[in-house]
Amino acid sequence: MPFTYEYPRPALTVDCVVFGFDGDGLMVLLIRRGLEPFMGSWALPGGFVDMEENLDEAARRELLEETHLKEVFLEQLFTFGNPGRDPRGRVVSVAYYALVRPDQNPATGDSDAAEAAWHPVNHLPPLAFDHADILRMGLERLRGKIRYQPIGFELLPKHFTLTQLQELYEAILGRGIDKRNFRKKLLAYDFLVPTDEFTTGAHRPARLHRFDRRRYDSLVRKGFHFEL
Amino acid sequence: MPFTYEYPRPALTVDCVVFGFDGDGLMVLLIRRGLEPFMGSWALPGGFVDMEENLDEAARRELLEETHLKEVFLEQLFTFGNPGRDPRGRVVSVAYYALVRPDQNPATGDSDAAEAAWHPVNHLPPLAFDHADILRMGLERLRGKIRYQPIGFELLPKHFTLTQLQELYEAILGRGIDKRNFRKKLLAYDFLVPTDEFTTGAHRPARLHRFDRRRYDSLVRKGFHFEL
DNA sequence: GCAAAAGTGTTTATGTTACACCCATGT
DNA sequence: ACATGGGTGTAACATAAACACTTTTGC
Repeated sequence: MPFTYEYPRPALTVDCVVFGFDGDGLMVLLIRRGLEPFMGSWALPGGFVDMEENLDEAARRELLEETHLKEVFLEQLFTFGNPGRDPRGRVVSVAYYALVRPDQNPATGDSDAAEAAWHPVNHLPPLAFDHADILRMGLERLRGKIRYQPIGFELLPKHFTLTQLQELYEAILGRGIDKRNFRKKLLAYDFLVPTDEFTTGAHRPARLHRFDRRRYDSLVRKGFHFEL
Repeated sequence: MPFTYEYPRPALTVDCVVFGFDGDGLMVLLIRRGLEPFMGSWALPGGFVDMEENLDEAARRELLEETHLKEVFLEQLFTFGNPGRDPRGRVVSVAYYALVRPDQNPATGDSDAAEAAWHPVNHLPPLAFDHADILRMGLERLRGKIRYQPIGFELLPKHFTLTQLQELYEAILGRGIDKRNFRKKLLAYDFLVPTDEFTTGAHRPARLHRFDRRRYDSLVRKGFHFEL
C-alpha cells in the first residue's frame, strides 16, 4: 500500500545530550564537527535516521559511532523542527538525553566527529545549529526528573557512596542538601541497599550502596511515589 | 548550502490527542478516516507537515482543517517513529496533546476527516495505526501534568465553579478528593480569583472563579511550586 | 418545607527542616 | 595526634488528611 501522493519530506536526524558526572560538576559530551556546516564547531552527537531503524535505535547507533558509548540510559526529550534550524534545508531532529556512568569512557575517531570531549554544563562553548536550545531543554528535563525518578544512579558507578549520590544531586539541582535529612529519606525507601564493600583512601572508609531496581519497581507497583 | 548527499527521508506527520471535559468524564476527539489506509476507522486528527511551517504550526493547522478548532492549548507530547507503524511506508509522527474548553465546539467536514466526534476516554473504539499508544501516552501526560501545572483550567470555561474544577480533577486522576481540603489548598495559592458572577439553577448558586495567569506567573518567578 | 448543591474550621497525623557531635582511617 | 570525610538522632515546625453541619436556592 504505497503513498498515492508524495508530500515533500524534511530530513530527519537524532541528536543526543549526553550527561556525565565527574564527582564535581555535571558535564556534557560534545563533538567537534568534522564536516560543514559548522565545521570545527562543538555540537551534540547525532546524525541521520536510517529507514529501517526506530528512533531510539538511531540515537544509540549515532552515540556508538561518534562516541563509542554503549548501554547508556537513553530517553526521548523533544523534537525540534523549526524551518531554518539547519542551513542546508529543512531538518527535523528528534532529541534524546543520555546518562553515562563515570566508568564508561567515550572515545573518538569518526569521520563526522573529529573529536569528543566533556564540557562542564556551567561553562559551555558556542554550539552549532540550535544545539544550545536542545541542551538547555535536556538540562531542564534532567533537573526536573531526577527529583522523582531513579535516574541519578545512571550517572554513578554501580556501587556508590551516599556522599557521592548527595554531591550528584547538589550539582544537578544547584543547591546544598542537609546530609542527615538526605540519607534518612533515601534509606527509608528501601531501594538503596548497602553492599559489604567500602571505599579505601585517606579517611574513614565509606560504605558503598547500590540501587535495587527490582525493589524500586515493586514499590512503584504498590502505588508508591518517590520525591527528592 | 545544500546537502552533499541525500539520505532517504521518512515522511513526517503530526497527530493530536484532543481532550475535552463535558462536566462528567474526560473525552477525546476522534475523526473517522475518509481515506485509506484504515478508511472508516477512528483515528487522531493529524496529517503531513508542510515544508515551510514549524511543528506546532502544523499541529494547529491540522486541528483547524479537520476539526475547526482554534486557539486551543497545545503541547508536544512525543515522537513516534517505529518502522511499520504506517502500512504505506516509513512515517514518523510528532504527537501533540490539546486541551479544549467546552464552549469551543469542533465541527467536521474535511476531505480526509469525514466525521469528528467526542469519545469517553474510558470507552474507546479501536483506533487506526498506533494511535491507541499515542492516546495512552497523552493521557499519562495529562494525568501527570495536571498535578503541578495550571492546565486544568484549559478544559473549563473561562469562569468556572470550584466544584467543576474539583470534578475535573477527580475525572482525570480517577479518585475522589475531599471538598474542603481541595478548596482550602487551591484558594491559598491566590491565582484563583472570585468573580462577582454566580451560577443560576435549581439549587444554591455557586460563585464563579477565574484563573489569573499573571498572578500565577509572578508566583512561579518567586520560586513557588504548586502541587495537586 | 424539602431536595440538592454550596460553602465553611478544627483536630490529628504525617512529613520536613534545622541542627552538632563522635568515629574511623591514613599520614 | 591530627586532619579529613563518614556516620548518626531529636525537637520544632509545617503541611496534609480526616471529618459534619449550616446555607441558599428552586420547586
